[in-house]
Amino acid sequence: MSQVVFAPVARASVSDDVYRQLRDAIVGGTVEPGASLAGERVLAEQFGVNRHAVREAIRRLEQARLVEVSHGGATRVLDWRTHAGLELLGELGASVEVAPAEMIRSVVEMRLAIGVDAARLAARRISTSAAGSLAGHVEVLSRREPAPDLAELGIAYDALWRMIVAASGNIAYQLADNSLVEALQRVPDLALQLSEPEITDLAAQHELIVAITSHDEAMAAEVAELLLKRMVEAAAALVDTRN
Amino acid sequence: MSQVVFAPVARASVSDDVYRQLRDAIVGGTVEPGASLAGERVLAEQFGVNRHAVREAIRRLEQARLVEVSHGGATRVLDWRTHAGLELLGELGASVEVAPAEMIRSVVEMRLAIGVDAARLAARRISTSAAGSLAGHVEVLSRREPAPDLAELGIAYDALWRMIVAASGNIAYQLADNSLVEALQRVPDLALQLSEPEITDLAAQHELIVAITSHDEAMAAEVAELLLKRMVEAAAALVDTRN
DNA sequence: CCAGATCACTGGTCCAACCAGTAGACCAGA
DNA sequence: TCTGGTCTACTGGTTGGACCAGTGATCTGG
Repeated sequence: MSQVVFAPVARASVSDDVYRQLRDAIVGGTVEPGASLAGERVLAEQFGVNRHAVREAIRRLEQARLVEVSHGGATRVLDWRTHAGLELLGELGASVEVAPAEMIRSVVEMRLAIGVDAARLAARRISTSAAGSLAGHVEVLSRREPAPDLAELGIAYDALWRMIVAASGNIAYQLADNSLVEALQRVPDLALQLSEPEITDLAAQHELIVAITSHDEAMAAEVAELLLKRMVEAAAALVDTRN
Repeated sequence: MSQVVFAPVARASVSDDVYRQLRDAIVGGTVEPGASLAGERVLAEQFGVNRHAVREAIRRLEQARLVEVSHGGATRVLDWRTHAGLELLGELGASVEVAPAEMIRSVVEMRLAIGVDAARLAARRISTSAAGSLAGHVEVLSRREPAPDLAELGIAYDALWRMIVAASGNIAYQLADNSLVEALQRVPDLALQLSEPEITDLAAQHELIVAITSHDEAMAAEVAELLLKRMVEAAAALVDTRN
């Protein structure tokens, strides 16, 4: 009993629900890009909620670049493929349209591309203080008794990459990494399974840290690629088996 | 007179204004991550607006992962460096904290990393129909009389990359590209200036298209890197001169 | 045929009230 | 002493209804 993990009770507000339904309709293609959304008053009636709740939902859609609102005119649906930001990735899982396996592959491919360059840049730009805290990272983990389980290792591994990306001095990488990590966390089981090889390879992680702290750009990039490539291949295999 | 380009009149709504002020305070570090925002009623009074306007602004902040709202509890400020998505990049310019030059460098570095891989993937995965429309791209441009000006070339160049990224079959790249392009468009002059070398190099663009349509992954990646690297170097030089 | 007023729509803002969840203070009973 | 309940003063969530402010189609007079 004490081992059972309870999930937080999902408590969606009315405007959350409205947001999700509209988002799914847009991302799922039920409403075409360029089409006009019904008026707020009409939507409010259809959803059976107050107009204010609809407005809050539409504000979120606007922020996510899924719709374009114009005072006096209609609210038009945008083409999310050419307008939405990377954050939408995490929300894509709910509404189909893109197969889960392909979404995972996209994420890990991008993780590879960014990770390799971030590792190289980190090796080039890391400050001595940041290098110090990075150096202490794997040490702690590898000396732990009893040996940490996979979930714990996964968390530590994420933290490692967060440090590397932060050390790269590239704010775009950092923000993109946030979106990617979050997208992967939407499918925790699959993500953990696919990433097991790299998560448990503490030796490679150690090598990576050494390369970065010793400002060896080429080595950092090489080890990073070696590490991240595995998940890309695993995801590619996953896509193939499902086709 | 007919040459003068007028900018659209900025027409910020009340909740837009509230959003911007709160966002700038958070991104600018005026309010610390983990701190609580004042209550909606208090904020409404401080801003001199209705509570609904504040709520709509907070919804957008929540969507952008800048705050975390909990019913009954306080609205807490998140650390945008570890929570916000790539879309924030475009909004970062307004509030300082990150130097413009470094932001540009971040963007073009990421553009390079993603572009090279997207080109390679496009060469691997492009469909014959997509290859056809891609092939017709530069042709049109290089035969134009009179020669198109820089702005036009820039638009065509963006379109080219959009096609390539779409052809890569990687939805994450596509969404990330949206955010990057938008971020660059916030500083149109600087972006156009820095990207002039690659925009005007129609020969390289042609090579890239040929490589992709003929499924030559290595060549596609090579030409893409050659093309995109220039802007990274220009941006790096810009950062240096400003330090 | 066309400029210009009209008007029915759209979203934007406000007020005021009440519902719902939280968290700390407080007060039993074990 | 500690546990659990209850009370209470907050927090955000939701509602209704009114009115302001742009937009765009339509109608109208020249």
